[in-house]
Amino acid sequence: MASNKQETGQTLVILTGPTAVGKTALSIALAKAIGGEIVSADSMQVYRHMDIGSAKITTEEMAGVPHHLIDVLEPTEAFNVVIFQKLAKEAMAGIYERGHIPILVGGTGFYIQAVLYDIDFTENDEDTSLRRKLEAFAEREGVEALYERLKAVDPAACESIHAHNVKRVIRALEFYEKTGQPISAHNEVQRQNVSPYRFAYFVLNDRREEIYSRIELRVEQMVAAGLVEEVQRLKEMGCTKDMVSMQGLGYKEILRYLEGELTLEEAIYLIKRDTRHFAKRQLTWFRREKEVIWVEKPQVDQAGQNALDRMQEILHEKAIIL
RNA sequence: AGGGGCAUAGUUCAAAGGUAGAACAGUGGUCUCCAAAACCAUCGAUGUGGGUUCGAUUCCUACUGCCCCUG
Repeated sequence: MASNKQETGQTLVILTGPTAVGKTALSIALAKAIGGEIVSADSMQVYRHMDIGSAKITTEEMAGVPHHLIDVLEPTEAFNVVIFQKLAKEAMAGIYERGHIPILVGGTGFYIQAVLYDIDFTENDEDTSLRRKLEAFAEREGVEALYERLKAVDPAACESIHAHNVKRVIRALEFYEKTGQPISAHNEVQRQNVSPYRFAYFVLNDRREEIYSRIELRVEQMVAAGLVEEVQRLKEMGCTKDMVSMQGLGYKEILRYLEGELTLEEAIYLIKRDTRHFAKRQLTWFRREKEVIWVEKPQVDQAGQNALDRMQEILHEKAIIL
């Protein structure tokens, strides 16, 4: 709470919330109201040629508001938090130079956290060969054996990582091998980070059933708008299921449909289901974030005050806008 | 209308004369380089009324509902 009031630091506005809650529309209104530029915090909208499935904002919808980190990578390229953090910081530097306020808009809480608290990822290089080796080990010897290795070097990490969560066990092991330090100690330090920004972290929310029905509707609309054709084109471009871009909701399922593994009906069911699960996980993440300001759509409507007014009031209080 | 069948969790299915399992959904959670990913936990059911029995959700029976066949 205290860090919210700090007078130093650059300004940063964050607008997030579960998928399909209506972030995009609100972000444009907010940007116009406060003279902001939008930095997308979305792991799929960075990719070119992935418009329908990622619910990417169109040029018309942008209504002249500058957007960053949209359409900057090819679907064949990898993307992750570290790249995101780097690109976001670069984009923000430019926005400050122009005297504008950056508005981080998107649903990937982890990415937002990386920028907001300036998490340190620098200990690692780009070399993933060790990860490959550990994956092979897990394949060969089993996940329990892999977990035993972590127990030996970083028992503290084992307390928070379940043995079945192979990805994270591997990452912890990789961190230890590369730095000689347990990742649990590193994370403990990073957790203490105070944000260098003077910020407001808005989470737009709605009634759960409302979010879910909007998700179902949106999936139907995506299919009607040509999602299958979009994925078909990506497939022809050489995209395969192991690529980061093809792990996106809507993409992995339609890819399976095109491979003949699923009927279209099954694929659509899975997209809806997995998107609901995703929205739920997003909400769990935001609940855990400490300095979040919830903007509840039903409450805002009841009070007869729209979300935009409420947000601007708070931005004044925090001296982010004058 | 007559004949037959089925009624078990939100859904699809198990099981059993001694108090019901699973998958999926739902809900809660973890997360500091694959995060639209990966992982963990958890709520929840024998249609209604009689009868047989020490004991029924299981057997018998009536009702109700659904399905199939005949007309």
